[in-house]
Formats: sequence, structure tokens, C-alpha cells
Amino acid sequence: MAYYCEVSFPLPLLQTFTYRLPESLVNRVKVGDKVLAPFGSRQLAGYVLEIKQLEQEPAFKVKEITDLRVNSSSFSASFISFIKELARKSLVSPGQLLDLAEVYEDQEVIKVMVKLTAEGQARLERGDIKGRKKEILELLKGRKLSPVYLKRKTGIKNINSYLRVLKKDGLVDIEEKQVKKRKSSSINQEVKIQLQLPLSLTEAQEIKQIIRKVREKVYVEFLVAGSWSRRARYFSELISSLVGQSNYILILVPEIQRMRRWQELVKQQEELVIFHSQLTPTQRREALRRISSGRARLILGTRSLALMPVEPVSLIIVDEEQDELYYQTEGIPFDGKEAARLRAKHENGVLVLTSSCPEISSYYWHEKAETLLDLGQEKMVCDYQVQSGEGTQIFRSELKDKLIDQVRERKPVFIYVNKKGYAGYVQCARCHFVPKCQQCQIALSSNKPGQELSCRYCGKTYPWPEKCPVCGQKMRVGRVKGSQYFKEELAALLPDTRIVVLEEGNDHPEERALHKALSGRKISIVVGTEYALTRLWPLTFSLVLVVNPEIGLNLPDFRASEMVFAKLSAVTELVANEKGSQFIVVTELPDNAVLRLAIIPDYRGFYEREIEIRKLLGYPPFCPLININLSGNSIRSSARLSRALLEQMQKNFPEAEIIGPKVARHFWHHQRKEIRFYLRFKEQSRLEEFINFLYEFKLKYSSSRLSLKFWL
DNA sequence: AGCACGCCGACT
DNA sequence: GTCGGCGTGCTC
Repeated sequence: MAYYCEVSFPLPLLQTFTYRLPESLVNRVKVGDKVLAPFGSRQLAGYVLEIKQLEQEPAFKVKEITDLRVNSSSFSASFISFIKELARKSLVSPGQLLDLAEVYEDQEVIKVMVKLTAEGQARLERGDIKGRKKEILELLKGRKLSPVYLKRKTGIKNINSYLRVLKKDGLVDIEEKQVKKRKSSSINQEVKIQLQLPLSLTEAQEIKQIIRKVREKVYVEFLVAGSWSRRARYFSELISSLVGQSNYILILVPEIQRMRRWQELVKQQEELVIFHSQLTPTQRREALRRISSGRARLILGTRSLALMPVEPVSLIIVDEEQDELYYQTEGIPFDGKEAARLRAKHENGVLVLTSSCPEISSYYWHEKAETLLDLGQEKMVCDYQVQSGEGTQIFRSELKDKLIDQVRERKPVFIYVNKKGYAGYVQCARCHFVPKCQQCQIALSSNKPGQELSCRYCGKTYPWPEKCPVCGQKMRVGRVKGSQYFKEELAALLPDTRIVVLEEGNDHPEERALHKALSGRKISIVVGTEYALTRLWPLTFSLVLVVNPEIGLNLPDFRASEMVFAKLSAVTELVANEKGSQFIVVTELPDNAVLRLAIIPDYRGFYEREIEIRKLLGYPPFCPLININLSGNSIRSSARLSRALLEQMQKNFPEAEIIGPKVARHFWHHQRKEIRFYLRFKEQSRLEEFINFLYEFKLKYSSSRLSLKFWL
């Protein structure tokens, strides 16, 4: 009887491949090892997921493992079983996840450069090369280029097959170099705030309960809700009573900026390690040395921290658990929260979800299971008011006076705007026609009246329409104004004041410089989008204005209210909570309950209202909802695939209600289109079966890019 | 993903 | 009749 093993490669292939283990390796290779194996015409490194003995060779021809490769991450068998389950639930390749988990390897990127040989040069000058080959060689004249650059420049899709032929003919040289690629860290390290408020009796008891569960080594999940300052003091207490033992504690945050506030609450700084993708190689090595030596057992990081191969992990904390960034992230599509949950299950650890605005479903299920601790919110003592109307209100009457007064008193102002750029769109004053991008079918945005319009997704520009193409009337800028509009209007209203716009992709002062300038009163006004919220923390303002937060309430998403509530209540954290500070919301929907509750903020009130709506409309937590995204090279092939999928779903799961499909844009790659649909089930009973069905479907159509996200 | 294979139009 | 551009399908 010979030994065989199942190998998964870091390729987008769900299936594993069977190899025979040669005599020399039988006693050396174990589950979790990295091996080199022949795969088609190449040699690839993959991960061993299983080792087995077989009576006879399988029906297909089996190749032999070439060699064992040393991977210092050394995945244990239990870690592999965790990865296998996560991969199956996420519809991704186990090999890709393991590749991500392999943190100890200095992540080496092979940099490929192509250059012209002497012969290539000569042949090119003789002029006996034509077509695309000539095009490539011309570009390479006198310089080295990467295949990616050549691909972009020439538009040739299969650039590699061209390069291979050119290399075979001796016209180009392809050199490969191992490069260590790391960006520099941008995280502000110096935050120190002391919060020393005593814990309440229930809080202290709750902490004891979690500590007991951690010690008993049983998997349980808790949800800790409440304002950050209350949670901070709670977790500071919890962490310091658990740290210093031989177990690891992982703290997950949705984005790097969010780490700062956890950094400051850890009392035993020497136990804390920060681990994320933007560390320099030196910082990274140092962090790993401290982790593996056991000197530091408290690790703070983003989503992929759930895959950190350290053991045993006794506690995982997921901060801002409602944040979409846990699943809408570049790279391999997996849900960070789900990964943390599975990890905790596999290691018999405790999972603590926490947020100031938990997902409605999380709150519901935890309240039902009596694993919820709601620490509540601070009472806001500032003056707040809701003003009816559009954003331009802030330049009129009393709001204008308030703004001017504030600036005159040299107190900084924060203005929260929902939109980047100048204004949302351009509109005909009479027939309300809105020009759209021919390619993307979204409203074109304007950076300035009279100047050209551009598409936020594809970047294509269009001339300013002098007249409405439908009715001939003059066009004007739409009512929804963006950050740049406010900046310009404010600059006109208050000359000689410094105004900063904090939004994604915009040039603004370095964080440290910004904080310094604000506390030193050098900057008077900050106009910011959602992007600004995490970056301004822990600064507070005595005047905060919110402009049209109702945008987003009408998004076709069952979580629209939840997300608007979360964002708006996050703004309240920037209001200095003292007498005399002001929080002003200008909105078209002054009576909207979601907005009203968000500014207090009253999460519990919002929850009670929202849960009724969910019940009425049949959304999670009452009916599980699954979102499926299909994307591919061409919309045509994705459409074909979606038809096949829909047909099979209807046949196998007639009880599921299918919402969609509709063509949408990729959240990350706006240029890429995808087919998106939702599936609503009446109950959870067949959910697992459904995920298995999707897995089999993807296995069959292996070229498809299919991802899913489920809400229970 | 990345590679080989094989089909079809363009050009000696 | 050959070359090369591009789509299709397979990888234990």
C-alpha cells in the first residue's frame, strides 16, 4: 500500500490534487506542510491537506511529490481543519488562504523584467519583425519593462505567451528577481489617554464570566455593545486580567486607522504587537519575533489576523463588528468575522464581537442567547438641533452666524459631508433630466459648474451640457452638494481661514501634522467624508455640522438604515461632549426617525424600531439572506453562468425567493461589472445544504468568479 | 492562474 | 501552404 496526499495550490481552484508520496518523503511529510509538485507543465508549491494510504492507484494518473519545502509557519493539523472549513464556506481555495496565512515567510514578490537581446535589437533594425511582436520590441528599445506594463501599454491580453515565444527565438531576455515588497507604516503611534473610571457591578461580573469561559476552554460568543469610552474601560480591564498567560489574544479591527484607539487602552504595552500589511520588513520581523518567542501574546490587526498561525488562541475580539470592510476587501473574498468565529470554534476559544452600533442581527441573536452586554451610551450634554432644508442652509441666516462666530473665537469646526467632489450631478431645471455616463449608466458628477463632467466609475469625461438635450432648458448643478463645493463656499464666506478637506484620494496634511494644526488652532474648518471619522479621532469639536445625512437611506439595501445610523452616530463621537458645544444636522428629512435616533445617539431605540421593520419585511434576522456575486472577464459569460445558476437554484431550492439578478459594479474595482442577486430563505434549515450546492457549482464551473455573503 | 492545444484568418 | 492571434479547457 502506497501513501498519497491531497494538495491544494495557491490558485483560484477549489479542488485538491492527489499525489503519491515517494518512499523518501513518507516519514517526513505531514499535514500542513508545503510541498513542491508537478502541475501541468510546471512545478508548483502547494499545501498538504491530507495524507492517506490507498489499496490501489486512483483511476486518474497520479504524479509524485517532488520535494518537501520548508515553511517556517508550520501549520498544525487543527489549523488546517480550520482553513478547510473557512475555505469551503467562503468558496475559496484552501491554498490561497494558507498562502495568506504564511506570515513568517518574508513575503517575496518575484519581479519579472523583460529586456531586448542584441539579436532582438538587430532583427528589429533589419525590420523583419512585424505586428504585435514588433510593437513589443519597439517598447523595449533601450529599457527594461515589466510584463504588466507591456500588457497595459499594448493591450495584449496574453502577453506572457508572446514573451515566451520571443524568448524562445532569442529576441528578449526575461530576468526574475526576488524583491521584498513592503509599504511604510502610516500609523500614528503616540496616543495616550487615561480612562480610569470604575466598572459597574454588572460589568465586573460580565468580565468574570468571559474570563471563566476563556479558562474553561469552551467556545462561546459574546456581544459587547455601547459607546467607545465605556467599552474601552471594559476591555482594558478584561485584557489586563487575561494577558500574560500562555494563550494568544487576537484583536481584529476593520481598518488600520482603527488600531490607534486599542493601542492606548492596553496597559501592558510590552505584551502588545501590531501586525498589518503596511509594516516595513524590519518592523514585521521584529513583530513576528516577539510573537513567536511568546514575549507578546496580544496581537492587534485587520481581517487576515484571523489567519495568524499561532496557538493556542483563547480570545478573539472583533471590533466594529458591523463594518462592511470585514468582507468588502481587496484580495481573496472571505468574511473576517466569520473567519474569527470559525477560528474560535476550532481552538475552543472565546469570540467577543463589539461595536457601538452592532448589526441588528447580531444584537438580536445575542440578546436571545443571553450573551449580550449593552454598556449603553453617554448622555450627550451638547446642544443639538435638526434643521430642515438642503445643505446650502449652512451659509444662510443663523447657521452662518454660528459658523462665523466659531471661527472668530478660533475654535475648529467640523463639517460632515456625504459626498466627495463638488456636487453629485447636473440636472435640467425644468424636466429634471440628469446626464449619465454612456458606459456605466450612472449620473455624471460635476467638479465645477461650466466645466466638464466626469464619471466617478470609469473616469470618462463629457463636455458641460449648455442646454438640456431633452427640453432645451439651461442645466444646473443638482441639489446634493459635495465636499469641494462646501470648501469653496466657505472660503468665499470666510477668507483668511484655513480649510482642509479630508476625503479619500485627496491631498491633505499628514495625520500628525493635521492633529497638531487643529489643536494649535492653525486650521479653522475641516470638511470631511466618512474617511475623516477614523482619522480625526480622538480630537473633538465644539461645533459639528452634518449636511444631508439622509442620502443613503434610500439605497436598495436592507441594511441602508443600519449603515446610515452607524455613520451618523459615529459623527457624534467627534462632538466635544460638554455644555456649549453644538451638533447641528441639516437634512431634507428632519422628522426621519433613523436620523433623530442617530444624533442622540440611541442605539437601543433604533434597534427596537428597526427590528419591527425587519420582521414586517422578512429580512434578517427573521429570514436569512444570501448575496451572490458573479463576475468574469466578460459580462456575456457571466450572464450565461448566472442563467445556469438560477435554473439550478430554482430546481434544487424552490423555497428560496430570488431577488434580482441585476448588473452592478464591483465595490472595489468600479470598472468591473458583476451580476448580483439576493436569495431569501424562510428558515435556516437548508442553508448549509445551499452552501454545499454553491460549492459544487463553482467546482464544476471553475473559471467563474463567484462569491457569497450571508446574513442570518 | 497559467499553460498547451487547436482553430481560423492573413500573408509569403 | 505557413504563421500568429485568440478562445477553450485542463491541471492529480
